[in-house]
Amino acid sequence: MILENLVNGETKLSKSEKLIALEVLKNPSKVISQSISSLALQTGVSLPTVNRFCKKLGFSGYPAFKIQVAQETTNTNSMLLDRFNVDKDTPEIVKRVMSDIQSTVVSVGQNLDSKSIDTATNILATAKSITFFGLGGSGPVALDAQHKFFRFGIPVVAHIDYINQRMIASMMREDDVLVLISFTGRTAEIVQTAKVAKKNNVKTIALTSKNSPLAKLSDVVLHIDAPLENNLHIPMTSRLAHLAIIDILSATVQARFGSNIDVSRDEVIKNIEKTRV
Amino acid sequence: MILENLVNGETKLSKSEKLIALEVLKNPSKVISQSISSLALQTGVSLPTVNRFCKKLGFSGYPAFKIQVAQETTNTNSMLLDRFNVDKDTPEIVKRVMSDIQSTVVSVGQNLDSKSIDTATNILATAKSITFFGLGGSGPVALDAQHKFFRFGIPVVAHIDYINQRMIASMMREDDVLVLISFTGRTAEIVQTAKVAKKNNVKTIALTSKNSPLAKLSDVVLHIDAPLENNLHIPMTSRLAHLAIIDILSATVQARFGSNIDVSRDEVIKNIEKTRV
DNA sequence: ATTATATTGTAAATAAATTACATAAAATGT
DNA sequence: ACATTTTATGTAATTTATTTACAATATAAT
Repeated sequence: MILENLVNGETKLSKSEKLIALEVLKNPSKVISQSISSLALQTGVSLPTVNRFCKKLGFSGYPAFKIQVAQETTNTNSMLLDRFNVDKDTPEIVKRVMSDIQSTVVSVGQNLDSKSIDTATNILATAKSITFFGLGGSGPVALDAQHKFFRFGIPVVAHIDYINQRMIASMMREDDVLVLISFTGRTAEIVQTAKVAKKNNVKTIALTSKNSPLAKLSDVVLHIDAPLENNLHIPMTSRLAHLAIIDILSATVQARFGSNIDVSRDEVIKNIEKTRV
Repeated sequence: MILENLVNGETKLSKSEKLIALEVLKNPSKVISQSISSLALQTGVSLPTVNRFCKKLGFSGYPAFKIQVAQETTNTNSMLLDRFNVDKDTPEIVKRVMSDIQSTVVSVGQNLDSKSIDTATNILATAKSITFFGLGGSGPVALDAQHKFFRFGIPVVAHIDYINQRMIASMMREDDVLVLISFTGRTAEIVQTAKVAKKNNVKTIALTSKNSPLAKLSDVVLHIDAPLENNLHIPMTSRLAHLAIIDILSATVQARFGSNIDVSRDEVIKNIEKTRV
């Protein structure tokens, strides 16, 4: 199941190889009628890179890869087949946005470093308290995270205001965990806050871009770089990528805790249910 | 359905061509990994004969023929995702979450009613002011929406607090637009607020589930139902679906405005840039 | 800053597919 | 039955596609 593999990032791929994977997932039905040179051209990588990509995935070469894709692209099954196939009269813009979202999600799967996820999960699962910081567009992400981590029974807060963030950061201790969310990782305020946290030996996890000032200040960095550049609206899709990471983290933390949080989670759910019409 | 065609003899074939057809039907799965010369040799006919055979059947050449055979020769071992295999292993969880997110996004693309999107876009593009309401998990979604619609130069606010929501709703007028976000559409507070808005003839757009009380009270409903039931963590993915819709709406509204918002948008971006490290 | 390692690309070689042309076989008309 | 046309098939040349070998570049580690 090669397409599944590519979506989940089971095989570790290099930068250009990820571009190829993205292109293949975008329209597998097109790839199967394309020559290796045509695909290379369209992807913007060299011809042998595509060939190596195929071999890395365990095929004898490009034609064999194509055959496999063809077999998985049979009209019947395959939610993967027409992933961009929206309604016929749906405007182009909607399609384009959907396509951008799609490739963002795929690229998150491709680029996420499972070691970092593992480390982050450990830190979060053993935390006395968890705090999420985000400014501007990352504010909603922080709040979403708060909402998701609520059920674990650990004190969780999100702050989206700079002044509050600095105050809180200066009061945090070694067994507190701070998650900093910033796409660029270069917003002056959040970097400043990270420095304060570092001084207090607070464990910090950053959802930001690689090699940014914020990344360098943080204990664990969860970054999502590569093919986002292709997208028309980076700020939108980057937020989505961060949300996906939050989703993943909350799932891994839940797994680490085992089933014993289910009780408190159900408790929360019941409380919410009460206010239903 | 080329194999069927060959079995039924729909296309009239010459002697050597019948030999080829026989060979293909004998073991199609072998053919798909064979070169044209190899197949010719095995069949006992010349190479161009095979090529002509493919063209007669309506293909551009041998490779195209092979692809078609491959698609009809899908391995029976179906691509069922063992999503019920609850493993504590991190990569497994990541894969599962990615899968869920992926299918959510796909289902949004498939279920979105383009007419509703169109109506919603018109309403939003001609609004004097836009307000987003969301409670609980939908709060971050509302804030995200505020952030995205900010650039259009129209007054935009998000409220995630019930008291504020009711106050604001009671003060809104006919040319104001209210966007209500709630997955279930059954949260008592948001339904109550929708009633207040309706009394004031406020135009309302709902991001909620079909046929819910909230949906019935709203002018336009953008719903995302279908295959979410399969997901392990509905609340997570539903939020993502709503965010995707927000993304789409902001893109369609931008398109409606044309390029004239780019100025104010750039203004905003410049202001943000100032605070970079 | 330097070395080692990995990644990617350029160009040559190999393999595959197609086309052009020639020959042979069958079909049709005289 | 023979000549002629039509159709089918094969050989060889051409074109196209794929792979391999090697060099350059970029990345990471020391």
